[in-house]
Amino acid sequence: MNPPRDLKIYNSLSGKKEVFNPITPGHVGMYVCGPTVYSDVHLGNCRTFTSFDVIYRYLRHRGYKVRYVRNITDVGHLTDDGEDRMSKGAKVAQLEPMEVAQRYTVGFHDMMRIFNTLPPSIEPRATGHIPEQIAMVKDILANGLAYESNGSVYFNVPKFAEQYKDVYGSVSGRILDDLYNETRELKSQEEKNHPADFAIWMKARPEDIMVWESPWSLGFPGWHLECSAMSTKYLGKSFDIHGGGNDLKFPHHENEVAQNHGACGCHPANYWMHTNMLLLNGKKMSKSDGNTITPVELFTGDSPFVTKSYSPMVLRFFMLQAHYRSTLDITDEALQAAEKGYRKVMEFNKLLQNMPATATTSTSETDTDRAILQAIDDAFAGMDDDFNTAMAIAAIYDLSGHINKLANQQIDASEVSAWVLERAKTSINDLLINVLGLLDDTSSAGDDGTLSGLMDLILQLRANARANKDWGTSDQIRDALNTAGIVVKDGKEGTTWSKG
RNA sequence: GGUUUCUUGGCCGAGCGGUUAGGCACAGGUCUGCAAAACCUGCUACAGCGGUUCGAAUCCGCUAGAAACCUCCA
Repeated sequence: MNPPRDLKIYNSLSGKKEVFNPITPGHVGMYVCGPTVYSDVHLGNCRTFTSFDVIYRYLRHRGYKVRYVRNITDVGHLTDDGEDRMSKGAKVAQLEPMEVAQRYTVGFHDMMRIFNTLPPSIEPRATGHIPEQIAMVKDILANGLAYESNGSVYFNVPKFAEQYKDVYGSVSGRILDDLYNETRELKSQEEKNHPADFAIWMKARPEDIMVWESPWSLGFPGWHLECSAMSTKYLGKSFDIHGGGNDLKFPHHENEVAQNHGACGCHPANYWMHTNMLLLNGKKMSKSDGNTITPVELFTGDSPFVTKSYSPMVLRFFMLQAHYRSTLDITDEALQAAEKGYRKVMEFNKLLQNMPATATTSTSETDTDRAILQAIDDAFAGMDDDFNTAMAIAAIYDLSGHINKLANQQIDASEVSAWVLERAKTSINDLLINVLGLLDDTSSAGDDGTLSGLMDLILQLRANARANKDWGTSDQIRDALNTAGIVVKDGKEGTTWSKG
């Protein structure tokens, strides 16, 4: 087995990589901020949730029992004009708010499945946890860290910062003095004592339609409260990992921490993980200025930003070639490179898995054995180092060279010991399929055998033609298959084929 | 305006003080009936200018670009 090695995680709280130690040995509680279901899933969401999917999968690979909670936000986010985001969508489409939420929740789940992400252990909805949120507002009020103003309740940031030194700002690195000096004109400040204060309960206006009864007013919970309430409910007051996109650091996560402290006096999560943005043309995607591309547009190729279509697994591979904490720029050229790399890796794995055991049963290691074992170890060392999937993939390429040489008989079978080959098979399959979550969409996977049966026949006919040096027929078959999207590869051991 | 981060070869992208990451593209070669695939070889970069150090892509400072956040955002 792999040598015992610490798992290191970059913690936004310290700004450093730290050795991961869960609160309860063997168990991990992880909360990730989920999507707001008021429109179709954004590609950036897909990157974030793919990143956390790999993190979730790798924690499980390391033997942890993980409770992965990812919420669905279906209420509580304000739009620029102060309207509730869900109700705004509802009015535009002439639908019930919950109908809007339902539609986009289903769409979100479909997309997550397309990207082969595992479902979380619990997926709580904000609207399903209004009592919990009201209870939390009560706790914060009881602790004197919030105040009621005209039916709304605001979190008292300056008082909190005074009471809990060095807490406010610990997630985002923001300094409260800077917030005091905020020059920007903020809206609806009249009810707040201080610009940095934020609503934890909002009194409804007549036009709001998603409203609940509370001790303070008929209204709805504040923007950040749901995550505090739901993480506490399902993972406890203090848990291991809290994740989300980089753009949620401030104010969302900062306020979340403040609320948890304010309610129970304890710190919510030990490790805060933030994924970086997906860029298009070097900039964050934005619907308003047209700098955006949807997952579906990538799958169909129907976008001015790409010259062709890209499969979901190519997208997933593309994302995993970069580290989750780095920005990743989508360009057509980069996607094409990723597509070729992805196919190469998938072909390599297929070759590896189908490789017969070598006859070399000696326990001594050859140079090639050592190189293979080193590559496997490098791959997992990368994963242990803050989930460095780019490093893991690079190590897989290293390994593929040795295996391909073996398959081509460019090195002798005696160079690779049977046990080493066996370990390569299980390790790489585990890494590729279970940890990185890459499915092989280039093969006949899912085919009922019809295609492979046909291909066996066609390639047999072609082999006959070639035996007779009938190159015309041979090439005709090859070209026709190529047109149909099937690549024929003549190797020493016979002919193989693949889609794509 | 404030806060933070980033700038790596034709392109994408690792790197966290001392070993040419890796992929794509390109060029040459091996193999092949010819291709493709695979394999081998070549392309050896770290925005600029200083500083610290025996040694810096990596640490510090300045300059120039860029991005994110400060407002719903993954």
